[in-house]
Amino acid sequence: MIYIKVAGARAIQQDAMPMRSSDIDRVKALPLFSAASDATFRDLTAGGFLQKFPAGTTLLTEGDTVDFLYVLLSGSVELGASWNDKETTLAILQPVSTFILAAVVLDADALMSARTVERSDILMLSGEALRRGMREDAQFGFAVSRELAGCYRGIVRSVKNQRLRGGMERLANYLIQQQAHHGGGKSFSLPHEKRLLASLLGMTPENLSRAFATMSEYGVTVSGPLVTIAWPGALERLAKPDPLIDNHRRLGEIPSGEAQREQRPMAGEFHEGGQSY
Amino acid sequence: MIYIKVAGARAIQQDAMPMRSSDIDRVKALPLFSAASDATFRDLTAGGFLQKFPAGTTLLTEGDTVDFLYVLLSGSVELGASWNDKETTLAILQPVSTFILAAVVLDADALMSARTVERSDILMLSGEALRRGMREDAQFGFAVSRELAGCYRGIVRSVKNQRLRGGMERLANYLIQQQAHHGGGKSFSLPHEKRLLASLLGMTPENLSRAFATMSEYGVTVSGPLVTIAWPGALERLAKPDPLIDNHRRLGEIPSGEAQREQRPMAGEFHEGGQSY
DNA sequence: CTATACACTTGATATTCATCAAGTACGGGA
DNA sequence: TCCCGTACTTGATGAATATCAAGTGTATAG
Repeated sequence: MIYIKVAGARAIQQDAMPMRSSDIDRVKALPLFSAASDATFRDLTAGGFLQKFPAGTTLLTEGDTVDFLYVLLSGSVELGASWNDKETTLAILQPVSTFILAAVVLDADALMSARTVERSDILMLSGEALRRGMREDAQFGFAVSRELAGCYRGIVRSVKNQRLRGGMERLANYLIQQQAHHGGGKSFSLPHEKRLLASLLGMTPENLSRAFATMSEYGVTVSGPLVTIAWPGALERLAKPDPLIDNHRRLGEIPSGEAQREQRPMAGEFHEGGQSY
Repeated sequence: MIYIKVAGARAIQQDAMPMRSSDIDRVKALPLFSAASDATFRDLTAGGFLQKFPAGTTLLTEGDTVDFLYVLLSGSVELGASWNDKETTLAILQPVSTFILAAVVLDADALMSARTVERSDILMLSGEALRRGMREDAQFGFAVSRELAGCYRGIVRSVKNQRLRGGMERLANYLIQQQAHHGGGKSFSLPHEKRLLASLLGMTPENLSRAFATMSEYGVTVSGPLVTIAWPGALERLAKPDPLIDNHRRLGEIPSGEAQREQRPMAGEFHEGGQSY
């Protein structure tokens, strides 16, 4: 894995791509943007540009000032943090997701680092334009509030998961969530390398490995990235999933946008995508 | 300590007090409400009522549907969560703070329980009116977004504190934060009982007690609620405080509202209050 | 004043988790 | 094809934390 540090937004913009109309349509379809007026949306996308990044690119380091809202269109992005030579992963984003919205809204420094896990297409929208749009377009501002509220609730779930559960329980719930995410079948493939998963679950790679080994007592077998759950009941008794911590949604039921993932399901169509964790 | 479960909003409203004009002024002065138009603010406060609660009252249990935005005007409130017979404290609020804003914005169930720690005056504002105000008043909606962004960043700091630091380090940083909060002198008084503090710091009361005992090696002496820091340098070397985790502000520098606590200091006056943790 | 409740402390022990140190398996590049 | 880097595993050990079981002290109710 090669790690590339992006020097800054100026440097990025040099080889930025113009937004294709299909990309614009995907963004416009996001709950965050669908309520925006045409004028607001034009203003937002006018200063925006699309950029492709290879795997392992650091987009943003914690403490950096944030000038853009990022929208992940394809690939995946890790949000992490570090202190005193320790590191941890706070979230792994899947398309279509926005990130560092809170820092943009407050025009504040980033509290998390962002790094591509795979080759990714990322849309960058002017933070200044976003704040202007919020002040001028109440419908858009409302959508931003809902997105932020969804992000907040997502991380509250994460704190509860971390503080109330042990490592085995976190892994068990993660597996149940992934199983649902992949359609509910007995077998599925882990979406990330195990050391990244370990960091996301707040444990060391060694302990994740041992936890997987112990999982055989609950009917879980692992072969490379392939996980098979033979006795769902046993795993569920271990995991004790709780709708106030875990936000399970089956494939096809996964709306994009944090607000939509948090809100009670409504009538109307959903979009593909969804955030891991 | 006697625990009282409030049956529901209907029951509360029976012995609710009308809002005094001094209370209205305090609320209007909050960053969350100061940008609202007079019409929006009137609509918000029209359906609002003030209520006094004794210590130990459960205002809200996780999973409850949320009909009101709560504003703590005096006293203090614990936000907590539980799973599988374990409990943890996610925050302890001081006046003037709002809480469960995210659930209100999304019209979703509460993910946290709320309980008064001391006798508290709490203002309850209609969630429906709040959402209406956001959709109609872009300036107010912007203020809500900023408040939510501040809440989000606050809990991101909390996750980093929890996952990257050990118990001693968390306590050391808490003491440094409290010292700053109390004006920077050598001695100050802990604002909560130690078992509540332990829960906030994510440890058992026994381990907090031991951690305090070990702190004597770093020049910290504890006598009841009174803490004295003899060698600030030694404690600081242990704590390694980081502006990307800890949000220290001296007394008199503490603005109210999550957005203001997160944003870089601006020109202009601040208000009293502030949130623990 | 005494009794009781409860917060807090302290010690012994168990469990969980991290660290250090191998070793194995797999894949890309020469 | 072999080589080498890296992810992953497994074991041994140690540190951090939780649990259980006393104690002490203090404040309040009777």
